[in-house]
This record gives sequence, C-alpha cells and structure tokens, in this order.
Amino acid sequence: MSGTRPYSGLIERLKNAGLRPTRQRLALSRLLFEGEGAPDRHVTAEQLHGEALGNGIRVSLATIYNTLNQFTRAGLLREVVVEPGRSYFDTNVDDHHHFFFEGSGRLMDIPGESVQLQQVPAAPAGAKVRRVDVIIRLEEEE
Amino acid sequence: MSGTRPYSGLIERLKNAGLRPTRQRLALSRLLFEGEGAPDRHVTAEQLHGEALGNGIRVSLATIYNTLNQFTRAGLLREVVVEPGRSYFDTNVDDHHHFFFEGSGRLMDIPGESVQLQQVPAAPAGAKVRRVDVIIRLEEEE
DNA sequence: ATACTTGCAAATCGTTTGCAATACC
DNA sequence: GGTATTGCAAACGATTTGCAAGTAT
Repeated sequence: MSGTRPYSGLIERLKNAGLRPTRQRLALSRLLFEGEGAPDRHVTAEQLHGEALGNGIRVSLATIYNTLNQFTRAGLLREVVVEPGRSYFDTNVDDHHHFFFEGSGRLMDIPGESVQLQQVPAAPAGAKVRRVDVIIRLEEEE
Repeated sequence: MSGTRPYSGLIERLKNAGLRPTRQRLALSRLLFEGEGAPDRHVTAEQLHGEALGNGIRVSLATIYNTLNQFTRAGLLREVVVEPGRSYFDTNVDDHHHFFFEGSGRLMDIPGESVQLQQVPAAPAGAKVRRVDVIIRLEEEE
C-alpha cells in the first residue's frame, strides 16, 4: 500500500512549518494529507490515533494531540468546533464551510463558493473579523 | 431589586415545558429570562452558577447543568458551540447568528436579518437541514 | 403518597502537562 | 552534544451520574 515516493514533499512541508520531521509527525502527515479521503479530511484525535495504530504506527494519544495542535498553529490544519467536548481538525485550510451530520458526528466540506453571505454585518467597533464559520447542521433521515 | 410580580409568567412557562416549577428552576428562569441583559443572554454553566450564588440563590453546579440541559431540550434555551470545551446557552431561541469575541470569550447576537445566506447548498441526499449556524469570529484590537 | 428534583461526591470524557527516555541535527 | 520530541502517567477542566434526602402535586 506504500507508494514509491513515500514521503514526497512532506518533509519539506514540515520543515517549512518549523517542525522537525520526526517519525510520528511524518507518519501522521501521510495519513492526513495523503491518506484515504485526503485532501478533505476531518478527524478527531481519537480517530487519528485509531487509524495510526491500525496502520502499524506506534504513537501515543498525547502525541496525537500535540501534533494536531502544532499542525494547526503552523497552518497545516484548521480546527472546527461543532460539538461540545470534541474537536475536529480539517485538512482543508482554505476558506470554506461545513455540513455536520448530527447523528453520526460526520463533518463534510461545502465547496467555498456554494455558500455566500449576502452581507456580513460590520464588526463592532474595536474588533475585526478573523473568520466566518458557517455550519449547516443536518438530520439524517431513515 | 425584586419586582412586584416576582414570577410573572415563568411558572406557566415551566409548566408548559413539562417541568415542575421548583424553587431553583424558577430562580434560574428569572435570572435567565428577566435578569440583567435579558432577553439576549449567553451564559455558561459556571457563569450562571456564580450569578445565582451572588444573588443569594443556593443551587449546586450539577443542578445548573441539569437545568440548562432540560431548558434546552424544552426549547427555552439554545446551545451555542463556539469553543472546544465550553458550552454557551442562549436565551434567544429565534433564528439568528453570533459574533464571538475570541479574546474575551464573549458572545453577541447578530440580528436575524442582517446576515443572509445567498444560497444554502442543498442538503446531501437522505439528510435535511436542521439548523444553520453562522459564527463571525472577532479579534479585539487594542 | 408518589414521583420528580436536588445536592453532593464520585465518575467520566476529552484534552493537557511534567518529566525521564529517546530521536533528530 | 545539545535541543526538540516522545510516551507514559498523572493532572485537569468541564460535564454527567448514582444515590440518599428533600419537595411538588
């Protein structure tokens, strides 16, 4: 299942982000950015941990958390808050919004152009808009 | 500070929601729906607890949590998720969106009409839209 | 009287942290 | 070699839960 160029540009990518390309960071990058479902992945720490273990990658959950946070700070990931008490990380860092399936807890990108705010209200004085999140919460029918 | 009609329609409101109007539920309703800042309040459990204690209302934090959840289920409150690890409850149950001040963790309503989605993408097959949340994240300038 | 609520303390969940061992440059 | 990173286990903060005691109808 491993390709011929196992680490393509991932090492560079990590270095550019100011992160040492360690074994675990590389392996996780691979899952996140080149794995099944990339480039539009939405993972929780637990999920990624399970996936790593399933692929024979030995990483502690603490490292998963640390890595996800570092990647987020470095701009490689984006954190999405939809549920109290659980964080999702999105491999798509561009401007876009989300569908959230309430039943299964699954998150899905909405292509950037298909939601358009007609008018974003002016930010209150002394504040500036850092980001606009649109979450369309879905109920799954049987 | 207590008015002449201390419980106005709150008892009815609770009864209609299928909740017994107990001492603590009434007191909390009063803070939430008739207190300072009503009818547009955004509280965390901790905040409401502190406020209750400050007003001489003896309630346990567990009861605050249970009450907020019951009120939410009953449609008297709406839960807003903006930060990982902290839940806000909104006394405004109508359709509307929020400004979120990242520095202070303060939440503010945006009047319903001033944000308009130009086109809400169709829900994926087998799912229907339950709610659309728009959160405008603000950075406070100095 | 009966069923529902409350408070407390303990339990749980997701996440973070301290620190000794280990890997990277 | 020196610094950054990892893993483990303990610590944490927010929230939930079990159960005995109290309260509403």
